[in-house]
Amino acid sequence: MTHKVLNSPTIRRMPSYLHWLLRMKRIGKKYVASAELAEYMKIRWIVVRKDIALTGIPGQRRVGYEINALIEAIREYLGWTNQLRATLIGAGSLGTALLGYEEFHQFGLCIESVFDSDTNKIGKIVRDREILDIAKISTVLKKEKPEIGIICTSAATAQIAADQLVRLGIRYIWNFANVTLNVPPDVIVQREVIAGGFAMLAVKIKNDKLGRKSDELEE
Amino acid sequence: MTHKVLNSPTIRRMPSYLHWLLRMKRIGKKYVASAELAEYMKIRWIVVRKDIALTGIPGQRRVGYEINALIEAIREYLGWTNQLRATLIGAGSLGTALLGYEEFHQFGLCIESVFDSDTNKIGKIVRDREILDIAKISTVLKKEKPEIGIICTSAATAQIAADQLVRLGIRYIWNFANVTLNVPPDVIVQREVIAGGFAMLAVKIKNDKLGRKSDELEE
DNA sequence: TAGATTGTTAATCGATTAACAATC
DNA sequence: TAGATTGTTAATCGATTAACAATC
Repeated sequence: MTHKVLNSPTIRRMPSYLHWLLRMKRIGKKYVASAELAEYMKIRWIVVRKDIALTGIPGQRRVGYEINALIEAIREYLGWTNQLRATLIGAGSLGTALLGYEEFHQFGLCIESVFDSDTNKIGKIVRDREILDIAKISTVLKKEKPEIGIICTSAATAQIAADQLVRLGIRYIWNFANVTLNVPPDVIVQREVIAGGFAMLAVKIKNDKLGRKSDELEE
Repeated sequence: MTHKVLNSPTIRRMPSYLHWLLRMKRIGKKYVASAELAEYMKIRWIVVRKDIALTGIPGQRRVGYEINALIEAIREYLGWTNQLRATLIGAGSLGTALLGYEEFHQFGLCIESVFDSDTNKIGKIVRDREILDIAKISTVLKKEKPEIGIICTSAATAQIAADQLVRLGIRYIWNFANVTLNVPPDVIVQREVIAGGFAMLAVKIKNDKLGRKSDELEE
């Protein structure tokens, strides 16, 4: 057990850089300076430069980094050069939100199919995709098995969904359900914990309030 | 600019510990060992112990940690002892998903009101709450101003929403929109970047594929 | 007692920050 | 040239890991 937890902040920042770069490319810009990315991200420019250095592409002194080259380098770094195909389990509000996330397409993620167990939902269309019956998942996906399974079910049914995905031979799971999944050791799970973000905010708030209190004392 | 980015993994793990502890408490358990939490979280037990040590509560050798005490200590650590009141801007699928997140209540987050600008949505009920007209936000919130504003609008309108919140005097923002918000320096923003999680997964996949390739070579 | 579990201290690792060099 | 920007190296900081002590 006890997987090594890789939590590199650099990796998490990359999509935000990419977002800005794609925007700049769209308006016809050719070069970007690290200070500009830093300003956008509200982080120090040295952080940006260190991150970019990891992608291996050089900049031009006094000019900055070539946007096209940087976009490609980041895509390479993240393994986003080839399209990654995914299936979504759970067409609730969170699943629907993910389907509507347009940038995924540019990021190399293609959500090809959507499954749910709710008979009220099966057959309906969300974001231009028909919700399919989870009971039929193995027949539907047999021909063209996606690499990634995205779990947006309730916590109660997430493990069942994971078992189904694993049985189909899907080895990469992006888990938004609020549970730790039990999977074979060769299956890779990326878990999103929404409450983790709230914990971060709460601690910032706590520190802010303490800081203000001590400010008052100093006055 | 250039806020110090606090990204303590410990803070992000705390809600997951809490989740397990609350579950154990519900089934009547009194003590928990660090190895048990580690097993649940799929991390090393030493990490759990170090995290718990930060909360300041001692365990009992050979027994573990008292669940009630640990729950309180974690709540204290995260500043979740008092209820934090919030308003939600944007009743799309992501906003709806957040409203349905039941654990928030236990975590001290109370989403009191929901606003949207879409006339098709205003007046409708989502998750037992009426969607209010964003144009009326200042009158509605005047009496009882929440501390936190949660932004779940499109990227295009998130800045407008943030400006409105700031004008109302709300200084803590939880931003799910895919933009960097410009706010006065005394306003604290916690931004969630969904694509960041996908970047993590993609890098894990990339490494996994490389590893398998090298396995093949070794054979 | 032996074994299970927490507690403590030191070592390691990785990310951030600082300082200064290089050069277009 | 002077200034803007990247490049490089070292220092610092914080999180993880390891090793062993303490004790119920």
